[in-house]
Amino acid sequence: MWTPLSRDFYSRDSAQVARDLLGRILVHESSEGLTSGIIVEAEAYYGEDDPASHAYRGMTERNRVMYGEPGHAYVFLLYGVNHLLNVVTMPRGIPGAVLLRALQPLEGVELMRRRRGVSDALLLASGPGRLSKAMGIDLNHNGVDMTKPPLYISRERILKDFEVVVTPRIGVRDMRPLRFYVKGNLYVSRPKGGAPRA
DNA sequence: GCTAGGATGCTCT
DNA sequence: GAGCATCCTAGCC
Repeated sequence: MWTPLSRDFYSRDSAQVARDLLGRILVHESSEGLTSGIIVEAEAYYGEDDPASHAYRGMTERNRVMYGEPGHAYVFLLYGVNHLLNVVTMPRGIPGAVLLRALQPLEGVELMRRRRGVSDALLLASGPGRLSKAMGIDLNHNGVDMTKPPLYISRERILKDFEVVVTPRIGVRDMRPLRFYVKGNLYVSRPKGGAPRA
């Protein structure tokens, strides 16, 4: 059993939170069963000074949870196919979020395999869409409070003494170094020392 | 092993 | 009506 991170943790700069989430555990206690995984990759997003952010053009119906209480989940659909899971960051009222990009599966691995339809553990959650599907996250989770069960990130850090690699974010035309991942971890979503892509 | 391209639906212009 | 914070399959080395 893990202890959820408090709201204060999320009420900080996105890049700090993203880096600080590495090595902690994302937990989802669903009706189907419990799944969890170690966070090995995350990206930081900001607001109106960040062209890659959904909040770049101000508040809309879709992105309004980014302006709300930190520590809540921001889930949205990409390409009509994939759900992406973010955690809202920054002090309340200032838009910001951290996109969870990859997990190393920990508990409920069989349930993840069933939800994903693949058996290779390296492919279960190595990518934001895959992660959401393996964890059973969908649009119903948009706006839920992640400082308590059933969906939360642990205060405990399971990975210790790892190196953090910083790169530009993936799939966006913005070269700022806002992507963070665990060096050498096989479950990171892209090669250069990470998991296979397909 | 690798790469290219299609799927698919909602938001904002 | 375009453009995505992506994933998977087929087809080719």
